[in-house]
Amino acid sequence: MDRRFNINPLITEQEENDNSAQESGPESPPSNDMKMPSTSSTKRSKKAMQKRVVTAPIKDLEGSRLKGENASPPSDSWAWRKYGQKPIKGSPYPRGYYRCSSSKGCPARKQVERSKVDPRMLVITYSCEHNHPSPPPSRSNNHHKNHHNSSSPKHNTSTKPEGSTTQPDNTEPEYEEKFTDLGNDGSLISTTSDEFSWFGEIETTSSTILETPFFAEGEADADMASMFFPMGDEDESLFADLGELPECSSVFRHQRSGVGPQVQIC
DNA sequence: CGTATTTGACCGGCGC
DNA sequence: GCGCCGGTCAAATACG
Repeated sequence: MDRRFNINPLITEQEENDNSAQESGPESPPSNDMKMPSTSSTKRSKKAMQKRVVTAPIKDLEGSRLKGENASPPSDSWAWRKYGQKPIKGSPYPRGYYRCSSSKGCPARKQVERSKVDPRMLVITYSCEHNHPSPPPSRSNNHHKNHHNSSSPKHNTSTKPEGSTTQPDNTEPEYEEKFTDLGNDGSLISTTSDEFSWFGEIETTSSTILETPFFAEGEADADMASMFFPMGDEDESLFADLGELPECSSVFRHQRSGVGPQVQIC
């Protein structure tokens, strides 16, 4: 059960390299540790920070801890620890702040919030890159996760890597491989891949997927596109921010229509 | 017992 | 200069 790249297929991955030029991606992390907060954190967060926005269809996995407003982000290969949650002005849903717990000094962070356009959609914003190459099975995360895997109700809520590899942020060959595979088969839905294993969970938990054309069978590509790229106010803003998504943007598309899952990673 | 999650408070940046 | 908003930390609580 490794969850490799858990980015949902229908994900809209975008990279926001605001000032990527100034800092070298992974170096931007200030991460002195995690103390000295506002000072460095705020600065970098607003200024130089590269972000990747990913939208994933999810339903609030009614984890035990979830209060109903919390949406459980699709687990990626990394271990994330929630360190905060805040209601966002334009959104009826709160935004969760996660920090990579796979590695001690990993500056990687991600924000998870529900799309106001589509409450079933989760908008995940990745910031910073991981310091470590791959999610090490160390740290407490794995410790816990390994045991329960997807059995733990409470932990399901958070993104846990059950021993996986691949980082959502980074360019891992595996991504391509995986997606490519899916594309070849054309059975994105049947994805037996680990990275999509969470789909099954969702399916079992909710019918979100079924509702999505994407999972339905992939007949309405255009439709799907609309769903995945609704371009709602929020999305628009997001994209607007991104401006003209450079080449760094990754977009997943349905392959049935011939487009095939496209993953562009920088 | 240890670790993760939750919630409130604090800090800094930005806009008006 | 003031107010608002977003982001992060820290303490407390819950769960495994």
